Amino acid sequence: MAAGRTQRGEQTRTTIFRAALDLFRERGYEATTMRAIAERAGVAPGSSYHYFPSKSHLVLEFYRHVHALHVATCAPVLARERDLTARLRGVIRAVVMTCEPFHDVAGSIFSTVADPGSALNVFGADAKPLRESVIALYAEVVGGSDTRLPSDLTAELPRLLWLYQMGVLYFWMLDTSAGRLRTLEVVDETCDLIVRLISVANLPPLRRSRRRLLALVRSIAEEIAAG
Amino acid sequence: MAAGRTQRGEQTRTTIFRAALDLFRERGYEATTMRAIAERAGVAPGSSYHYFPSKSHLVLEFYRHVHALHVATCAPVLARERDLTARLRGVIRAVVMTCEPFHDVAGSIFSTVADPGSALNVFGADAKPLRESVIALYAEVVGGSDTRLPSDLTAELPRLLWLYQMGVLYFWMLDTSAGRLRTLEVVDETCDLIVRLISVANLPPLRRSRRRLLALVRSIAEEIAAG
DNA sequence: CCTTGGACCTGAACATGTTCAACTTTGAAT
DNA sequence: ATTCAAAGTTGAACATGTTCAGGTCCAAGG
Repeated sequence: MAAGRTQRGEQTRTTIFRAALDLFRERGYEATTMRAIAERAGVAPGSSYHYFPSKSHLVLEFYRHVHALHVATCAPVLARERDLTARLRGVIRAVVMTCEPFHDVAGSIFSTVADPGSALNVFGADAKPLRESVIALYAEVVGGSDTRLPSDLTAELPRLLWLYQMGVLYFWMLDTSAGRLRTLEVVDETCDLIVRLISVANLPPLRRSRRRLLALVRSIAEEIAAG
Repeated sequence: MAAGRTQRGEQTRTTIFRAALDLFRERGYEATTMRAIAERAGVAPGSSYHYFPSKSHLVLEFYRHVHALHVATCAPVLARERDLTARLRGVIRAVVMTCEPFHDVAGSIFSTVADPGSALNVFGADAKPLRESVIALYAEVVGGSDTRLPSDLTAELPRLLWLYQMGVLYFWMLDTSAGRLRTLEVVDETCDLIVRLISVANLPPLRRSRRRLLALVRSIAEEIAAG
């Protein structure tokens, strides 16, 4: 799918991606034309397509880039904290901070990634490696905490937290408050609520519901993985 | 924004919209070109733009159309049922049923409506009348039930259920299971869970969290309404 | 009947994402 | 050194959403 088997090719690929990254940041996604990317990279307009199937695939690369930053940012928190709320809050805050420089571009990126018709849909095949990687991060959040969880939660919670992260990022994208304080407020409030819900979900009035819901989540996840 | 001040203009507007509706249904959104719409409507390619600012604004009209169908479909259920779970499930099932004929188109529509950069974003100004209308439907779901709710829930629950509807529709859109059974399964499970959560949220371990969360939801909603 | 102003309509032109047939470069096998 | 196939590169061409300067239609006022 992606070329770049020669050193020269790899070089060109990188050059094109960096040009795209710069321009996305300078002007936003829509305002960046493929011709402009090509020009800045010093190649012909058609060259991008040898390395990236479409303009939006450049976005996937961008997302990979951001995810790597996110993982790096999380490391200290995950090494230090054992409390589940603190770990979760740390990781979610980190993703918001990491994305902050790209706030203006984020809209276009999200719309590409949310579009069910797009090849890059978050639930789709192209995004799978990255998705698994993010879910693994949340497995680490859960696994490294001192909270003991029932096995069905251990299995499915990371996936649900990944979903939660998507929700937070969507809110953050639309957030126009000064210093994006609204988002931080929402993060603090919801992280707390989630952990509280996890405990309550073990009590009689909810335990049955929890089991049923997680079984459903599991079977859906398996279906996606299979198809 | 929308012309159509003459009878003749109104006629043309309708013709164009119906042509678009047909073509969207036949070929999907992306595959429908503005030229094809114009051709089927028997007008020039530029004519659409006299009535609809863009191709995606045709989608807003489409969404209005679907919402009207949805409201009509809900009426019997809301007249009959008093149980909150039954009312909620009825309305959510209705929206899924109403949208079913447009399943193939739904993806493009959703991506337009979810795009924060789009003028048509669900949280944005252009979509406000429709949004309020949907929220009002959920106020009816809650208000007409025999369940007594704390005042903060009465105020904010409709908005949250609107959000829930969006989530269900997103799932439905990606659902490729036979007869869309997966979606119905998810709907039944989550409607039940929501109502259960509402009761549990009144008990000591969660009451405080509920109040804080709803206060946050409220202040955010006010901010959106103001800006 | 003529004039006038605004709504309505047209279709050529533009910008942009994408394709592709043809061309060049590269590096290893002969 | 020569060959050759694969990788890399090019830029003209295409389809499509959108714009806009110019034209047509029609009802009301003179």
